[in-house]
Amino acid sequence: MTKRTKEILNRLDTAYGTDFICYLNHDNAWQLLIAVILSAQCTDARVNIVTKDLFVKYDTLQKFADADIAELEQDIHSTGFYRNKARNIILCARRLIEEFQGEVPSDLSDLTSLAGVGRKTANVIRGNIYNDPSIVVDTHVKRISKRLGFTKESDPEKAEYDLMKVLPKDHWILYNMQIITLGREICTARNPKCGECFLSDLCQAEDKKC
DNA sequence: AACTCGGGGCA
DNA sequence: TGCCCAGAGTT
Repeated sequence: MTKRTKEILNRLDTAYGTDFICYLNHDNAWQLLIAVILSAQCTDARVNIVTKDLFVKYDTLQKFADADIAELEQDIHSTGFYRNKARNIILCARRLIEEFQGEVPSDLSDLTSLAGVGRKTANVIRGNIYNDPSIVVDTHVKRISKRLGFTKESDPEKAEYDLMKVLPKDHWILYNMQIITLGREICTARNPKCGECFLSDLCQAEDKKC
């Protein structure tokens, strides 16, 4: 690890601490799974608004499996792509019950075989529920790993593997969450708050507006 | 690689 | 009112 990388990681720790942060509200694994499915192309803040009521109305996995699709579509409407998501959530709930004894699987290929669960969603589940070292590559991570020069590629898989090389393995998930926090709060896609950024002197972004 | 699947927030 | 934001699946 280069001295610069070490400095970046130290500052992330200083700024955000070593407490694990999950931005999606949930009480258990299946709730997190549904919350992450809803979070596709949608902000975590909005997902939390929707799931607050959703998990009261549908308080068991079975209720999602038995849900009326038109009604569920309305319940999750504001998260966008609601027809796909409602169908996927119902299919997911049924498969969890029928094939996984009502549990959320930990295996990556099992997870990505579920409707509406892609690589990002699967890695969120693995990191949050099973503490499996895997890098969540969402658009925050893609953007920041590029701005920090951890990857020059726009390919998400490339970003994931580049970050895996850069970040210490025993802190993958923690640094991953810290980077996502930086992306949400400071290093935003548009109009990043470079004046407030504790990494601005180490930033390699061509589009930075410091 | 390119397309489709919607809605919320903001200027 | 038009632009930007946020993943998964299919062809």
